[in-house]
Amino acid sequence: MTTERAAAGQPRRSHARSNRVRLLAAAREELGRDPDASLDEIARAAGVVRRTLYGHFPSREALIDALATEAEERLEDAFTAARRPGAEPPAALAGLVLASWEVGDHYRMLISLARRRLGEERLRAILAPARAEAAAILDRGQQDGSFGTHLPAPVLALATESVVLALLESQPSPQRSAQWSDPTGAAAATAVLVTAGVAPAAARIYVQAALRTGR
Amino acid sequence: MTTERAAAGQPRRSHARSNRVRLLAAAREELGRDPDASLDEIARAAGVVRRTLYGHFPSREALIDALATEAEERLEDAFTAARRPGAEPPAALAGLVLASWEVGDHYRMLISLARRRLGEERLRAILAPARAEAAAILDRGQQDGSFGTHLPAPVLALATESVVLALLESQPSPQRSAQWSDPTGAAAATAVLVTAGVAPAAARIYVQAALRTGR
DNA sequence: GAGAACTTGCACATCCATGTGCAAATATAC
DNA sequence: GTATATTTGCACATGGATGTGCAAGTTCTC
Repeated sequence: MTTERAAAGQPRRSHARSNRVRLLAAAREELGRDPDASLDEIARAAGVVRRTLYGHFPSREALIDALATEAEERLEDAFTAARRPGAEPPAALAGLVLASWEVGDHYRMLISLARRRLGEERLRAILAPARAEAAAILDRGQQDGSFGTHLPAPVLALATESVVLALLESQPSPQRSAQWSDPTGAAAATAVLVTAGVAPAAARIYVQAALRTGR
Repeated sequence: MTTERAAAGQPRRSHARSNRVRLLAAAREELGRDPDASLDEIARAAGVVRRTLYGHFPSREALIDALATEAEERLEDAFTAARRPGAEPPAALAGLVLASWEVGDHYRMLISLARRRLGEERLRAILAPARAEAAAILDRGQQDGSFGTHLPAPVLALATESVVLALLESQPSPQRSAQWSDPTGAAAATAVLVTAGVAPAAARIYVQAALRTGR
């Protein structure tokens, strides 16, 4: 505590570094369970005293911000890895969903946090590029006839995003027992294509192809 | 305050009755803006002092509960009015969405409240009949071939519900300026049918028909 | 193994929301 | 018009969460 170097991104001692990671993980976990979880609960879940948390993150807001930054980076990584410039719109959209699935699952609690006062725009900013990219693909697909025009492209992007989020939230977790599960995101991707107006049978084929290309 | 009759459902003086209504309306409004809005903010928004709110609702929980009860009744009313036992599944589903649209718009803030500790199951209980009814229709439609089988019926119900909710939230409100609007819910109903696997063109026709039947 | 980084365990101050009590003022129903 | 339901404006108690200070451990790093 005397030398508050820990507040920066990189603590020097290894144990401190791992504590920082565990705090962030615990924050994801606890805030996912309850968006109003106290810092005490989070610290405790990380196997650390509350006072220690303040050594790493000066405030609750700073903690959440660090979480958001983490999610931002992962999402960006996943996207650039999945980007296929020349692909047909349905294939591109399927790839996008598949790529987002894992990281989205990891950080889904941020969505409920986003409804809060603090960080609303911040979180919106994180999702914005994703939605923009989806909207662009959807727009392209509406023009070449592969998607339906029952909704304007930006609204359609909203709808598909919500489907992904809803299916994410229905996934089994430590708290919620499993009714069904979709580890690869294939079902989610199919559902998104269908929502965009692709016939279910065709959608399934696109997703299968994207799955093969992906890994 | 001496005679706490106001805590019951029906205050005796007319002014008190209208205050109760205004408190509930303000609660909808303020909690929609911020799920953590304090009772003070709500009372103030209703043009009343905090102490008065306690005359009508003994606790924050009681207030939210009253709100939930209100929503429950309206939703139930809308549903029974829209129920068409013999209808084809797509027509039935379209009717369901159309019927839910208005009341859903009115009480959409309850959704974010539902993510909270208090009232989670309560709100889930309110939505449950709606989702169950949708799931039944979806199941029926999957069996007669009018819907896709890309997702199991209960999961599909989840997906369609999320689409409705997302489109609801994208509607213009006092806080959010309009990008598009769907006053009748026709676009939402169409989107739901498409999500269920109906081709966009066919979906539009079903919704038009349902709209005509509805009113 | 010595010094620094980090953790711990208190204690403490602060802020904010909730819920209650009471006396005085107001408005309504009859 | 008068009894009374209701509102108001305090004041106060409580509880919980946040954030800080400090002294004494631990443990990593070099």
